Amino acid sequence: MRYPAEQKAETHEKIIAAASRSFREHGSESSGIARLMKELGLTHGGFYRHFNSKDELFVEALSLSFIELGDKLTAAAEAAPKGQELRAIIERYLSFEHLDDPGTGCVIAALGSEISRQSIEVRLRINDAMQAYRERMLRYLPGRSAAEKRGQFFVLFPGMAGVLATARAVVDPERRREILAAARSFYLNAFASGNQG
Amino acid sequence: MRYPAEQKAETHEKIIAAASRSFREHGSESSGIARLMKELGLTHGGFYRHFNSKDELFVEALSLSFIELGDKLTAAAEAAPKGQELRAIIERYLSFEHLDDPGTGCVIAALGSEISRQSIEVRLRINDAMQAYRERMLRYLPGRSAAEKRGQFFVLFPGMAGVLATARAVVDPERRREILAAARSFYLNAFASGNQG
DNA sequence: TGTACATCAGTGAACGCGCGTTCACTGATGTAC
DNA sequence: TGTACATCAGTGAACGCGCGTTCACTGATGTAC
Repeated sequence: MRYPAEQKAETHEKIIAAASRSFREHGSESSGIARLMKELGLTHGGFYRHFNSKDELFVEALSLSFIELGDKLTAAAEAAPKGQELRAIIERYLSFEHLDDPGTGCVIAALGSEISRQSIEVRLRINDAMQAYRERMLRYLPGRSAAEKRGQFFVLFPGMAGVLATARAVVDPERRREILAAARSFYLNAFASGNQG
Repeated sequence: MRYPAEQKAETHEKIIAAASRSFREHGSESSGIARLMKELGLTHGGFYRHFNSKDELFVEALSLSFIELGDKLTAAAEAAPKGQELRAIIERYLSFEHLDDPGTGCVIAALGSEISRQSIEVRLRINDAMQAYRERMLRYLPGRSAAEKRGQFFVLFPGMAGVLATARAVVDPERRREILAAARSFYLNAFASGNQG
């Protein structure tokens, strides 16, 4: 049947949002199309009215994830006292909430190794989203030139992602805390030490 | 038929070695048992004479991977001039060879996010292998106490793994190089700066 | 030393399952007149 | 305003495929006598 005018766009966004969360939480290989559609009260057949393939959904879902993480970290930075922006970003990223909730957190921490196994076409599009995310973060990083700030980014953000991925692989809660605490203290000191209010 | 006496142990080790490489290169979900066995010239049915389940192979394969990485990094450290051990480890880890060959490299960089989605039982056993690997590396890390060295480990090694995973997600070769170079210079300076021969 | 038998690593067909994708169909709404 | 028709988001059965796992079978070697 024919559906109300704006419904298609809404469904499209809902699929992306559900996939964005599910891919990060369970991995893209464990997030089947039928399961995703069922979550939204739909059947799997309709999926292809919205996307040409699962790969396309993967790209769009990850792009959304990068935008949302950028939004969150930007919000944390803007809510911080002046000069404390990067400190706020690091504390937000290396928080227990982020550790315990991969579904709403950083894509690299949650899916880093899966991305590298995608086709070049898929990776190129994800690289665009990564780049946009990176450019939003650059203004909060120390450094005199854009290249210098980018160098800082390439240490801080992949580093924090690796910390989160490692801590999530660990079962013992005390060790998880130890890992997070060690990283928080190191990165704050290395990147935001001039700014301890 | 009955096979020569030591053959079973040999086959067992061959399966683990093939899985260890394939899991890191293609992910465990894309490394089917039939495919692994076929690589060794065997059929899939025999797999269960060696392992109770694919999970068990996963644990054994990752355990081997950690041992082999520990061997490599230890070898690099021991081949370095005195006082340059950690520098050699960092340079070996953040090398282009490691970047371009996930199949023989670090498990966390190649499978980090997949580990966190395993059952607690599987993760506990992998945690043992991670711990053994960590303990081998501790002696090369700065710090006055074991706890301090562990803190250093939890920054340096997950950090380098995140760098590798990120660089592998990137297509543009120049950007990949830039990421690796930024990380190499940072980590050498932060962890091995007292030791520049 | 020779013979009968047990062992068991490896074979290959079969199982049920979930996957991504296709496709003929439905039917309420939008559009044309 | 009323009627006839086109549209197309969503349905649900079906496709071929690879997955992990099971199991009856094979047959050269090891073991017992």
